Amino acid sequence: MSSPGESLSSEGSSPLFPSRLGLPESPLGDRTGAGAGMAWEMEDTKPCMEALEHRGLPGLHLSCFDMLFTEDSTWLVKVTEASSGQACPVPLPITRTEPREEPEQCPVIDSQALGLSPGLEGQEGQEEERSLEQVQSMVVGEVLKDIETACKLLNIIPDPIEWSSGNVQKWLLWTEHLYRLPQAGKAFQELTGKDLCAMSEEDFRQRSPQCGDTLHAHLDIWKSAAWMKERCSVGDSKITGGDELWLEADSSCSGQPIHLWQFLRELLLKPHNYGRCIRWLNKEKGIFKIEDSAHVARLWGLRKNRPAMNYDKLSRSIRQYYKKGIIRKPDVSQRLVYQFVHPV
DNA sequence: CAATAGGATGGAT
DNA sequence: ATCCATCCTATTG
Repeated sequence: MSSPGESLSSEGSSPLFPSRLGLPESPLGDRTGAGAGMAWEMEDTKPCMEALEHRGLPGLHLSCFDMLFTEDSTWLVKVTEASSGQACPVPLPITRTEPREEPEQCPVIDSQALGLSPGLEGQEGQEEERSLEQVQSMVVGEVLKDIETACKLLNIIPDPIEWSSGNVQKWLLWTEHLYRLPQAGKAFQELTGKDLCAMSEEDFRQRSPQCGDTLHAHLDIWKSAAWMKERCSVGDSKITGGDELWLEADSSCSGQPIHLWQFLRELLLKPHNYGRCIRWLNKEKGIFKIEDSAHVARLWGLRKNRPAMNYDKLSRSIRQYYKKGIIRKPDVSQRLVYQFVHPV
């Protein structure tokens, strides 16, 4: 009942996402610098890494740091080819983008990593070829998986060409947020996905000299993924590796606004992507811990288009679940630890 | 100081 | 009416 001008501070001023989305809360240093303390998110990638090392791929080097330190997005794997000119025949429009200032901050799929259905030229059956394929499909799988994750989070569809201008903005904010790019959303206002897809790298750079090339490269990845998806579904129904993930990817388009508890479940289902900020302590009992409250709140804000979201507000919403019997505090109450009343 | 608990209010659906 | 988002006060470790 008090005055309507209560909260000039937090919201009233910014109609769109404010310019502080990926800013101060989580210091970049703790991610780029520290080489330890990534225990749980290793789970998914570790086997792959081991496999690679066992085979001792001569020409391929997978930079696991690029993979593991990119926060929510583990899909930006840098694959460098050091060996002979045995280029693999991949017709993808993936462009190479050199990281400018912070090599480890700007992970991009480098080289022909996204190749699917390699020509298999020469049935040499070389071990090397085989490993190359494995790596490629692994990378493709990661890319698809994480695009799917982003789509669910942002509630957009994977194919950029179908995006509305609102979708484009979401994608831009998301990408900027993930890679700590300078804000460039304004430069692409009113553009639809179709417009965006029609733009050259040069066009991108013109609109955003700072990060246009990076954004263009990322869009290329999305375009390629959509192209692959279509190609796979149109052609024979051969399903490989990561493609299965696409087939079950359409569950999010149900229209109903997502509930907070559902959202938390989604994050918990993807420890590979979000294990750093939220994880199970006891999956059977539904006990989970929010490891990075600010980060989880930011993700929730992204999902709901509430740029001013923070943990204070998010936790208030969680507390509303106490009465409803959806979430509660575990028997031994711990900081940032909650429990689903009805574990799956 | 950050987390926790819960009341009040207003907005969206 | 439900589900938050926001704001706030008080308490706690």
